[in-house]
Amino acid sequence: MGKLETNKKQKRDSLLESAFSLFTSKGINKTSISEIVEKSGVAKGTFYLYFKDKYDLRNRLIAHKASQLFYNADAALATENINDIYDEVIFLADNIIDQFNNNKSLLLFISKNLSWGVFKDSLINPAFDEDINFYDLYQKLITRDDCTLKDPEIMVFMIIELISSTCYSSILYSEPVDIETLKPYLYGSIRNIIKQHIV
Amino acid sequence: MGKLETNKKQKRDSLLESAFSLFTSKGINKTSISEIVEKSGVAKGTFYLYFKDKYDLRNRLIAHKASQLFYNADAALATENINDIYDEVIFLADNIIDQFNNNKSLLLFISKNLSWGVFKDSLINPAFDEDINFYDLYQKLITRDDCTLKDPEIMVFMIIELISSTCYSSILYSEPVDIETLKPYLYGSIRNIIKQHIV
Amino acid sequence: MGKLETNKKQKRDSLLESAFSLFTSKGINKTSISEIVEKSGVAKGTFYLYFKDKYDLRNRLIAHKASQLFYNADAALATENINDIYDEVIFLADNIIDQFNNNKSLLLFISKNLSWGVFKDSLINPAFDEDINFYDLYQKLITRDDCTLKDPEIMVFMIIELISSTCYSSILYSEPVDIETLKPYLYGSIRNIIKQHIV
Amino acid sequence: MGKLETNKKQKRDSLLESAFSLFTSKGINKTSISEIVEKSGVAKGTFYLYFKDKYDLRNRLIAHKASQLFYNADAALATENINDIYDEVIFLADNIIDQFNNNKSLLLFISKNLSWGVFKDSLINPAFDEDINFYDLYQKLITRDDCTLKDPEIMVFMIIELISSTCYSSILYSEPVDIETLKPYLYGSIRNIIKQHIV
DNA sequence: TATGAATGAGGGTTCATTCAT
DNA sequence: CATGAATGAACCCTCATTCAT
Repeated sequence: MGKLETNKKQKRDSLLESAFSLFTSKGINKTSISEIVEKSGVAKGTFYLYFKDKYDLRNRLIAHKASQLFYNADAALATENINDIYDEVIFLADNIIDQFNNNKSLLLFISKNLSWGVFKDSLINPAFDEDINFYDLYQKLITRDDCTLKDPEIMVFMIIELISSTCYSSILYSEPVDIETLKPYLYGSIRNIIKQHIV
Repeated sequence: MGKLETNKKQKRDSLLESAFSLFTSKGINKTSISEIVEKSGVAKGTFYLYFKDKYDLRNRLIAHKASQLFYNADAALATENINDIYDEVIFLADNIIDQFNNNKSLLLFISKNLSWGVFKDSLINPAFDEDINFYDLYQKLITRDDCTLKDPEIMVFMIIELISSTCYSSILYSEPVDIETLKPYLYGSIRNIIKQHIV
Repeated sequence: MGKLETNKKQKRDSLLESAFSLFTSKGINKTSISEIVEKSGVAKGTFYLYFKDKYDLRNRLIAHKASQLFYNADAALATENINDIYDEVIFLADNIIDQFNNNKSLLLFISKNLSWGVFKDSLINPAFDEDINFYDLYQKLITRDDCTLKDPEIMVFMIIELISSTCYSSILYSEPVDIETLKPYLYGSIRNIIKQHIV
Repeated sequence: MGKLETNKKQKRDSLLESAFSLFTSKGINKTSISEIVEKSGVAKGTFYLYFKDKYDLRNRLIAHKASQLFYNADAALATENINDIYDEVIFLADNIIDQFNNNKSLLLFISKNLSWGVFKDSLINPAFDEDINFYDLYQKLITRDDCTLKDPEIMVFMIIELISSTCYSSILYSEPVDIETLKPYLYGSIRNIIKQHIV
């Protein structure tokens, strides 16, 4: 990679990180482009060389962060020797919940912005070259030797929505209970959801 | 109620309905107070006689609309002769989903804004005098003769989050499937969640 | 007229005059709204209470200034005892040329912006309440007792275009000759144009 | 001409043609240098190797296009056997009007920008090496064997201003009438203008 | 109470110009 | 000669809020 291209990537990443920091601390709508570029140390016009507007940046950021989230969970799963679908899903869920717990601004950002449509898009169409195509991971999870899944997409959909919506309240505000208290019930529900889809 | 007070209530309600219409059609952030007052046919200064700012109006609106939602569901339940907790919850869920299905802008508005914290607040502290205190309904639901519930608040929490997050995608975008296809799985999951909490 | 309305008219007129001054001294495109409001001593937002944008202001200004121009010429004609069409038209032309000669920024502004379409519009649809509808003047000029005119609109069109385009160069830059030198030829041409249209 | 110089000329001509196309379709002020270079397929910095700024380009373009206009008309006249000054001028006028009629963006561009001062400059000082010095054509036209002209420059001035201002409205907007309807009157007026200058 | 003209800070965006490559 | 990423001043316009009526 040439010097110029490295420089460009640095600028873009700097804008992304500055924006993420501001979006999570004061919200997207209250964050101005002036603030983003100031925090990044680039000129205002430079912003428009990399992003169409604030919402373009946000969409790319969601996809980017969601991509990282699943990449980390999948990488951790690969180091374990788990083959049972229940244990696999719970492992991934637990890993992702831990990531959220350790990075509350990430949770704040993802929960408020990630819809199922955006999720599918971001996993299949990487936001940046360095992001990974997650279609394979998804296929591997639902195409199984040990059992046959009925409507696997509905299953994944329900699990993801349940996790992201309950974690938001539980991790960020301990409402109605903190995440450790919630986990047994949450994982119980997840196991029940999976059970519904095994033929 | 005197003529003057009726007039005041009309103005306030007009502002609420205009705002709801604009919020759901173009989003809160893109809706200006100018537009709200213009649609309401009142002067700009009048807005500030009733609400502190746009977000004050929004919060009252969420509580108001959520209150109506549960009021309708509870009223419908009262006409039925159901005593089993599973059937009661499913009946309420189904009624609320139908209300969402018939009023997509309500769904759009509630889902994007209703968190567990706001939910509890809005049911217990009515936004307006005419709204009903739902604490009693809630107590009636979880304090039962026929069974004992363990951690009932967690149960209600999980059910509400699961419904509101899955309905958003399914009803508004038919993603990953339309609501009728989703219902059997959703209601199955709700029954399993309840089962976890019955001692 | 109430105090408030007087105040509003003052603000609008102030903006018009400030804009006219700036438009004629440095051109419309190089004049910013910031400059106009600064010169007027009103706030930036106030501009948008009276005009849609800079070009809306310009169009109203053209119509307004053209209206004044013809109003003056017609008023002067009324004090004379002229009935011959040749003498009438030459009198009006001469009066208008004198106005241009005494107010070069008016000439600069009108010539660069007044097309036949705008002319007709501005005379028939006044820009402001106080402007006069000139349709009657126009009718009076072309509907005559003493002669019948063939295609009178073409005649007026050619005379106006000839005057406005030649005056621009002659009065402002004395190119190819100054206006006094040009006048005999110009009026000769105007008389010839009229002659063509008399049946 | 070396290969390098040919390449340079191609770049410059490409910029000129792109600019002309953009100027006539969306106006000079709304056309940015970015758009010109993008349409030309050259880099932004390259623009400044050929022109000082947008207005430098425009001025050269006016002179260039006006030069072509008169060159074409004169070339056509040379193929005819006309010696009478009336017929010569009308022939040139008619040819130029036809060029305008067939190339409305040319008319739009020339009319809005061509003043008598620019006209004289552009005919006498060619914008580009390949443009022709029209001083000779002008001299040939006004220095005649068959008659003596009084103030020939005023004559040419009035004719050119009359044609360019009336054609603008008539050809582009058919206001007040289309060009074919206007022609008899226009040519009649031109003949009368000439007649005034013949001693 | 109710009005709506006025405010002016601050938003997003554009763009001519530069200069290291 | 040619490039195009970077700049940052300056643009237009919006809008929540105030206050004299």
